[in-house]
Order: sequence, then C-alpha cells, then structure tokens
Amino acid sequence: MTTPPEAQAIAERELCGLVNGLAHQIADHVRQRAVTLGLTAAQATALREMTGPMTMRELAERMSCEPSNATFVIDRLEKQGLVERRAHPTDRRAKHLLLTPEGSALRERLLGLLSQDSPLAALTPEQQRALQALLEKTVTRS
Amino acid sequence: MTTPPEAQAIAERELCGLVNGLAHQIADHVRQRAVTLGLTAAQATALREMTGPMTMRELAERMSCEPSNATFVIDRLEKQGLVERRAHPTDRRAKHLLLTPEGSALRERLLGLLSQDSPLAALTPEQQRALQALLEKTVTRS
DNA sequence: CTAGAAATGTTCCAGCTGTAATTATTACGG
DNA sequence: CCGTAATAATTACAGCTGGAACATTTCTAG
Repeated sequence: MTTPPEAQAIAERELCGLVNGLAHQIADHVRQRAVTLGLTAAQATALREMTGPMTMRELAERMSCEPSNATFVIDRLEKQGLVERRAHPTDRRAKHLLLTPEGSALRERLLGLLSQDSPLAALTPEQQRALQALLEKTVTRS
Repeated sequence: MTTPPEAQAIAERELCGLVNGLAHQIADHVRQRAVTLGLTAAQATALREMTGPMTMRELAERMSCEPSNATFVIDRLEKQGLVERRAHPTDRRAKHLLLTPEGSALRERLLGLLSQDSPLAALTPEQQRALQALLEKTVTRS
C-alpha cells in the first residue's frame, strides 16, 4: 500500500495549488472588506497583525513578508495617522510600532468585518483545529 | 462545549496567518528552484500549471490570479520560446496555449526540482490527504 | 434574426513584493 | 577593551498583482 513516487509528486503539486488558492481567497476577502475602510489589502493585513506594540521585524514575520515590505506598508499607515514609529526602549536600532487611537479604532472595525463570511467558515471549529494542526506541522519546521 | 464567538474569531485569524505562511513558504521554495533555471517564481508557477494545452483563462484560474496577470507572465515565457500562443480551434476570442519542446523539457526539469525538499514533505501521505480534503472543502465552495 | 448581455484577452496603472546594498547599532570572541 | 560578525531598519529597483477600461467575439432572450 505504498504510494508510487510519481503519484505522490502529482498530489503534492495539487496540494500546492490548493494552498495557494485558499491564501488567495483569504486575501480577496481581506481586500473586499479593507476597501470599505479606505485601506488596501496589505495595509489591512498589517493592521490585523498589530495585536500590540512590536518591532518592524516582528510585524514582517507575522505578515510573512520581508522587512522592506513592512517598511513600505507602515509608511502608508503612518501617513494616515493610524500607526506611530517610536524609539525602541532598549534597542536603538529597532522601532517600536504603536497603534494610534484612530488606528486602534479602525482595527476593531476591521476585525469585525473580517469575521463575517470568512472563507474558513466552511469548516466546523473542529475541522479548523485539524487544519491548524496540519499547517503548524509544516510551517514551524524550518 | 460551544466555542465562544470571540475565541473563534481569534482562531480564524491565526489560521489565516498560517495559510498565508505556508503559501509563502511554497512560493519561496518555487522561487529558489526557479532561479536555477533562469525563471522567476511566477514563470515557474505558470509552467508548473501547464499540464496540457489550455486557454489564458484556464491558466489564470489554475494560478489563482487575474487574466491580466497571466497575460504578463505568458508574454515573458513566449519571448523565451517556452510557450506558444495559437488560435483556439473553436473560439476566436480565446488563445490556445502550447508548450514548445524546449518549454516541455524545462517543465520536466522544474517538476523534478520542485519535488525535492517540498515544504509539504513534513506531512505523511496520509496527512497530506487529510489536508487536501480540508482545503478542498473551503476552496471549492464559492 | 437581432440587440443586448456575457466572455476572452489585452493594455494601462497604482500598489505590492523580494533582493541587494547601505547605515546604524548591538553582540560576541579573543 | 577592540574588532568582527550579526541584527534592525531603510532605500532603490526590477518584477508581480489586481482592477478598470477596452476591443473582439460569442451567447442568449425575444
């Protein structure tokens, strides 16, 4: 009952397509909601991941992007008065990102919108936990 | 044993991050291999999805991107002599995409590279099937 | 048959993304 | 200590991406 290597390779490629498809579906969902708040998808993703004060690098990691990209996005959010770049308390290289009151309020509205009609709602909470377990197994080993 | 709605929303956001993270990991993997063949990540993805003759729209769907994006990528692949745009047999609006012999050969080399050290290799074949089932459930309902 | 709706592909454009190079700062081995 | 390596953030740039507008062709209701 061993899987032939060729069939295995094809299955993996299909799986890549599915993962990419779902990621895209999530991004589309974010984009749709974000535009109603005057945000782009990338800005909304950054706001979503701003669960508290953090450095640029931490944010980039949470967004799964390069630090240069985080710089670009935070530049925009800062110009809109949603985020502040402060000096880091203990490391003069780093920046301390902070949500302004406006940013914090907008984030709450965003989270409310994102929780509606999520693409993941097709799964039961139990299935979501199963999915989470499988994803963590692949993502956290690197 | 019902999940409170707030905790549910947080779990969904984390799940979004995980999906995005894995998609990114796959894209990085593709990028690394692609560059050794003189291809960009987007070109390699297009080549990977060219399982046979298809239209621009079909390719765009397989790549989970907009048709305009497929136009951009195929433009490059055509200039490199890897793909041909022919007239569609039955629909004069559509284009019939075809791999050239060079394109077909490069695709085989690419598939060989992609099957090595796949991020999905962290999962057993059985776990991969479970993941596929869960992903299909969310992707195919729209 | 025909007029309007829908589909296919393309172009243009604003915005996103990774990479490489750069500066400033911190960490570490000797 | 000191010099070197490592880290944080930024900049410049080439390439990717979605959306809107468009021309061509096909579909469809009447």
